[in-house]
Amino acid sequence: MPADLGPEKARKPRADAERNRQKLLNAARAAFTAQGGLVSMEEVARTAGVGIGTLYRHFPTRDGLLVEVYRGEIARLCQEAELLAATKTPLEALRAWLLLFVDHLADNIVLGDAVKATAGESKADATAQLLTALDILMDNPIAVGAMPDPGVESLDLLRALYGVATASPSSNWVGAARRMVDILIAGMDSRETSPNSA
Amino acid sequence: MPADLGPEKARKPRADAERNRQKLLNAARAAFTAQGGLVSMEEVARTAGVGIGTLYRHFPTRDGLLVEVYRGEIARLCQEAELLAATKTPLEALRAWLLLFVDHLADNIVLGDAVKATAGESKADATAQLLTALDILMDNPIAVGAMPDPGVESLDLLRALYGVATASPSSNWVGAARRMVDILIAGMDSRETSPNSA
DNA sequence: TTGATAAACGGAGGGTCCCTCCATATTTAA
DNA sequence: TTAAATATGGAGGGACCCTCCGTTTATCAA
Repeated sequence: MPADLGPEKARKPRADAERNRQKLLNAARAAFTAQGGLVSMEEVARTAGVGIGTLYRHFPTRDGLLVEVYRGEIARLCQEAELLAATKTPLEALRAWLLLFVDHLADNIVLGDAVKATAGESKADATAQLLTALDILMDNPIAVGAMPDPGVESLDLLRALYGVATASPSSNWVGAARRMVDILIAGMDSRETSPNSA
Repeated sequence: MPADLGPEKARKPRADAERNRQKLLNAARAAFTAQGGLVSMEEVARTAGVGIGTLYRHFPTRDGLLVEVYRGEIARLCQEAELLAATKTPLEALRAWLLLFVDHLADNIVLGDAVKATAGESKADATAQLLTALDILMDNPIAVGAMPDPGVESLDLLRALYGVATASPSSNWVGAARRMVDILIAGMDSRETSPNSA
């Protein structure tokens, strides 16, 4: 009697279901990162090689599918944060990760745009995960005295970079975003008290 | 054959056409600022009290209408920039205008989101206008030596603020955006050379 | 191996929205 | 007042969203 919540006579989940779910996720990731929120569900289903009905059973809402793809990307970023926190000095880790975040945006602009338009709770979960990872990176330099408390929420740093990244895909925004990382770090590092923080 | 460009026998534009155009713009502004890009064209036409065909003659594409509303808002911001440049010291004018920009975002989040998803050339025009106004505000403090050249494009400042503003409508982002203005100003004001600007 | 049955599949179809087209109505100019 | 130019509005073709349900397939018990 292995389980207390025991689905006493639970069947094993069907293999084809899980297979199709993966095919759908892969097709969706490709489509969303390439075209953003514009892709039709029909096209995702066709690319995945399943019927539209199958798509909707696995992901009842369009946003659900979008967020699921998004969560995968976030998980990757969180792992990278842990790695950096373990291998670099606090301030360097923060800066390195912000630069990584810029690179990540470069691969996922349209996906991010599409996700931003959704309002699901799973999205909030994923974002919270990201925030937790970043908080560690920000708290460390403050704790060891490498940086004063800047008075902004950590997530706002990401939002600032996100804004730089998304506003104009045509120009060389990656360079601008990298310089912005340094401006932010320098601005946070500055000990001058500014009027708004009063 | 009097004129090459000559509208020798041009009729006076019809009064009802201009009237309907205004009604459409007003209805569109109200709808877009309230609901963003989700509004249906049918609803805009209905609110304006005209037929759907009339809407499409005046604004052949959905984006055209969106951008037209956007241009009105931009024009207002540009006027404010001129006023500030004329009445404040350079660095103060820059800071004050950035704070104004944050307020502007507070009133137009969804509109901005919708506009960002478009790619028209009129949108580029309007954005260029805004950029010109901001460039003056940024060049002034540099010219008088109140601030070193920060090495970022002026528009990137707006993008950074935009990112902070749009990412999470529920929390108190206005405060965060205002603090971000000071971080940016402090960061640009810092004379330390950072690795990425090399 | 072979049924029985729970679970998954796929696509037809109802509803909404986008935009075009053109017969009708209104405005301007003679 | 009348003719020509211009504007109006809504029916309708096409795309897409999502639901529903008859058919197919995988699992499990005998």
